[in-house]
Amino acid sequence: MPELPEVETMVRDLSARVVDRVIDDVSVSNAASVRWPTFQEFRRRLLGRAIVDVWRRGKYAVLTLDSSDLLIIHRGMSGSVLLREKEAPLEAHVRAVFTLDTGDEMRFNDPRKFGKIFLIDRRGEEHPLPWAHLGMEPLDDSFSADTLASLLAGRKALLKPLLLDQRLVAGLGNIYVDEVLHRASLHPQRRAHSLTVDEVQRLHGAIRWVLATAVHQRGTTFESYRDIEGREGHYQDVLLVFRRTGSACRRCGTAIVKIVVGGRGTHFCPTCQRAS
DNA sequence: CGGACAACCTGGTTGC
DNA sequence: TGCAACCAGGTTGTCC
Repeated sequence: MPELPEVETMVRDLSARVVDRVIDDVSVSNAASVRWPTFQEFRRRLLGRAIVDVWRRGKYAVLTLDSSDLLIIHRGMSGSVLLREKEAPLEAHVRAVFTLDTGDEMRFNDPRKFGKIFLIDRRGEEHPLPWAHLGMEPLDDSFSADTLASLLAGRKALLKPLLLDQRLVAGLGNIYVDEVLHRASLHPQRRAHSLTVDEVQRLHGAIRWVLATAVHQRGTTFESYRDIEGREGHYQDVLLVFRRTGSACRRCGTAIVKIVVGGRGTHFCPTCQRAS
């Protein structure tokens, strides 16, 4: 569920609510959600710590503490972070709870248990930081059409799986890759190295536009995604292809088609996005 | 390197 | 209605 826009929305919302708050208590009901360190150690190092910053790297949300530690959350496929009053009824799949000095609880709700939480010293000396192998931030100024071109150069892989590879560009997932490719009028199974200069430029522009717009719309909500206060995003209202199989392309009217590419459901317009 | 596929989990939807 | 099969916004590892 959570791709860059959903994580960015979460980070911005959390930032306004939890910075300067102190963690009074920690409980974990699914031990496997905490990947590092052991629960005892995890709890000990969190208790009494203040949150001084909240930021994002790729699809990881990071809470900087007033110790030397970072609390790092990856929501996996179905995870969300909710900020609720302690008294509010617990949601069905809460795997970890961080109680703050305001009486609010930061709840990690994760039905499929694909999410991961880490507590790692900020230099990554005891355990590698999970973004050690992540690629560029697509919304950073340093992500130019030229740098994208150099990432694609010589790569024989299919365009879509390559864009999903977090080692090249960090933050794109299945929804936004499909949306980006439609906006750029590129077929998901084009070979990355076959793109012309003009096509790379279009791809670059589409990545920036789609992600920035989706951030502005506070992400995409299907069944379960909610922000930290349980509200929906709005980008689902303007999707061009994702989960629109059989519906008319908003540009040319052709029925949107769904195929499997790299093991992922892939939606595209066979007229606007030609294979060759 | 690249691609197919399974695995990790649970819940909702689809189809018979 | 009941139930099995299939699908899902992610990541990682194996095998060829």
